[in-house]
Amino acid sequence: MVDPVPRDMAVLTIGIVKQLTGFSLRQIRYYEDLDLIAPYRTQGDQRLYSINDVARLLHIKDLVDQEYPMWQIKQVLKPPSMPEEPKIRPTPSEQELDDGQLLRDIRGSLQTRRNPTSPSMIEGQLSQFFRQKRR
DNA sequence: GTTCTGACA
DNA sequence: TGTCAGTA
Repeated sequence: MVDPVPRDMAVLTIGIVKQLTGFSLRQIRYYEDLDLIAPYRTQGDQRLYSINDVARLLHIKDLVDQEYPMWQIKQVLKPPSMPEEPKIRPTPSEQELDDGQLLRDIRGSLQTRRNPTSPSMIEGQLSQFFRQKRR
């Protein structure tokens, strides 16, 4: 990391996040209810997610895919942003991700999932996002 | 067209 | 969790 990349800058709509994570809109909102994520809200009450949120969702995705019960997932990703030391460690990847890993993670989830929509579109947006941040 | 909330199955 | 409704 060269400069302080504002990965916490909310710029992604729920639609993008949906494609990025593979979660349904229903699930994304549900996890918000569980306080697993706290997207920014625009005047029109529209949710805007940050790269951090996506990383968080991706983390949840891992756990969900591994069929971890919600109560356990909630314990791992308790507060929307405070990295509190979890009592249990379901996955070995609880540490923070650097930009490189994050991007790989996101791309990986896209390639693995093969979204019927257009992954290239999202990747383009992501690339652009990171490009702007680094400049 | 996209997203939001609430609600029902 | 999916989906439908009525909005913004």
